[in-house]
Amino acid sequence: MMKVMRTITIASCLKVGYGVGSRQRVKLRGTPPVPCLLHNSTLFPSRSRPSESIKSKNTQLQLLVKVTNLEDALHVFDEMLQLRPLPSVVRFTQVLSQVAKLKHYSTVIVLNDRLGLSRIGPSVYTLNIIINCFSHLNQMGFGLSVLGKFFKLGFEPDVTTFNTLINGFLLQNREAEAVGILNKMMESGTCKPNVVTFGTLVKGLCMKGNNAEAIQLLRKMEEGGCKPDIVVYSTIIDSLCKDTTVVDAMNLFSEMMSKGIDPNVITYTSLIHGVCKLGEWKEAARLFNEMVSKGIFPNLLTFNVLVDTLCKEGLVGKAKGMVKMMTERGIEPDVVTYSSLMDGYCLRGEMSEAKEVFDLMLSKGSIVDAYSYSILINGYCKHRSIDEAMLLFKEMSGGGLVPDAVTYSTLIDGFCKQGRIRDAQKLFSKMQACGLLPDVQTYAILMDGLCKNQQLSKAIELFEEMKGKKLDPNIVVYSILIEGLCIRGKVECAKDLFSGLSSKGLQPNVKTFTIMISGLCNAGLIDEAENLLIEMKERGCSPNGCTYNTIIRGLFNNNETSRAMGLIQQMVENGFSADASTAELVLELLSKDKVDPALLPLIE
DNA sequence: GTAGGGTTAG
Repeated sequence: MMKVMRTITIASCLKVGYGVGSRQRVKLRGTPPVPCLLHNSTLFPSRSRPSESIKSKNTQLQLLVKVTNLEDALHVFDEMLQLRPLPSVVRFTQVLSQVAKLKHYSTVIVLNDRLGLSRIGPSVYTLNIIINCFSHLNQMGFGLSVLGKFFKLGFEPDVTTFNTLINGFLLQNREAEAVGILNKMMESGTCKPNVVTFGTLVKGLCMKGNNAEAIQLLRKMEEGGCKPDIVVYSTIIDSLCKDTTVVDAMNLFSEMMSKGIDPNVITYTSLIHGVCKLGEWKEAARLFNEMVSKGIFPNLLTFNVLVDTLCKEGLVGKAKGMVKMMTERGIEPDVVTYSSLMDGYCLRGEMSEAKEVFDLMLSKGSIVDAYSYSILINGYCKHRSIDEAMLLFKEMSGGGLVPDAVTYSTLIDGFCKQGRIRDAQKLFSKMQACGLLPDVQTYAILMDGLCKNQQLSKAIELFEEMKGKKLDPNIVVYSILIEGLCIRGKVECAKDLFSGLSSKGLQPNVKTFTIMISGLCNAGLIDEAENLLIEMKERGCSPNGCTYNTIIRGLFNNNETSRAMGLIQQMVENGFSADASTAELVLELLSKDKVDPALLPLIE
């Protein structure tokens, strides 16, 4: 029923293919009940306030201060509802907007229902905000039903209404419906798409990794007479940077400036992030200086990018220096800054330092969130303190923070790596009992644990289960299965799965190739392993240190000493070196006079 | 007073 209603509603809103009479066909739906996440006492205050206080508040409300937290917003809302005469819908909409900006979407819906009870009629602005909230709550059906209210009140949905709906569909991966609205807008004479409409669609394409299509849309809007702005350009520049095609991003950046569009702090932050990820620190510094020389000053997010990249490079000391610098410039580190720092320590295994940062966050007030807990939990999992991690997990749940699929996946991986498969499986069930859907990565983690703990058949069961749930197994999942098959000695099955990858639209990556090469070596299929090494290069996938070490050990283990020595040479030429286990093997063979001592300098 | 762009975890 929704589908029929949707078609009629959007088309009729835009006066495409339907006459005015079609309005009568729109069925009205009430706003659905939304679970109230708040204490009733906050929403429905029982205490009455003295009129003097109300008067003073009324003066304050004329200037409506920007609320920065939910509690303040609700308080202001309650005060407003008690005023006589009631403030205008504009004032209430301001509060709804601020609550929406704090991402408390279901609260906005609840507050809007209360407005309805207070006989304050919504405006187009209010209704647009409500559609936006339903979009973010994954409730597009209800979002569309708001269109019915427009008709009932005699309002016309405007370009913002449609842009909001387009954004909602894109957020739910319903690209076709988003494009459908765009097409209807283009056909209509009443509500033409604007730069925001295109900007929204560009973002949708970028989110899907379709940078080429995003650029095509950029060109189309130019042709169609809608000038792209800084947001459209920055969206694509950022997406290119994330795709590590920073050169393309820089070209677009130049193009944008040549068209007279000035970059801002967001554009520069994306570019700096892009070059930092490639380890191009000099270029990052150049961009940083360039922006400052243009009078564009780095903000919290710019610094967070720098702090995070330094941490990921293992340079926590430098990251701390950066935090000092930002503080001196009057920019207070936030939960993201500290979380990055904490992760930096975790990556180095410096868990007590990580915990110190965590405690510092706690001491600064309530800025610890589920994300920061997950980072610390991951640190403990990776450093063999799964029990410590579980304590934190219980602590966060007890503190009202909701673990998500990432938190669960982290812990499941922690248990798997300890060989505690039963505990991992229990968590896998528990997360589903809590209403969380395991994603592709959760499945991959548990499948990997099962494969490495002699439970290949259970891993295959999970593989089937995820396909049944319409989760598309990615290359990581296939690599895990291929490895699992190899571990079980089923190298022929592994080969079949490997060769069938491209028909599934998947490209093996360096890990997949290395796994397959390892499997072939262990099965004594040395020629095939060497051929695969050649093939991967031909297919544009460069072997890394792990690939070389794997095949070299395989060759030695199959008594192909001279071929192994040749590959050691090649590995070193390519800038990689023997790892501990290869070196150990070479030394062992050396002691048995099975290899040439001339190899020694190469394995050091 | 409403819609599109940049930061942290598996």
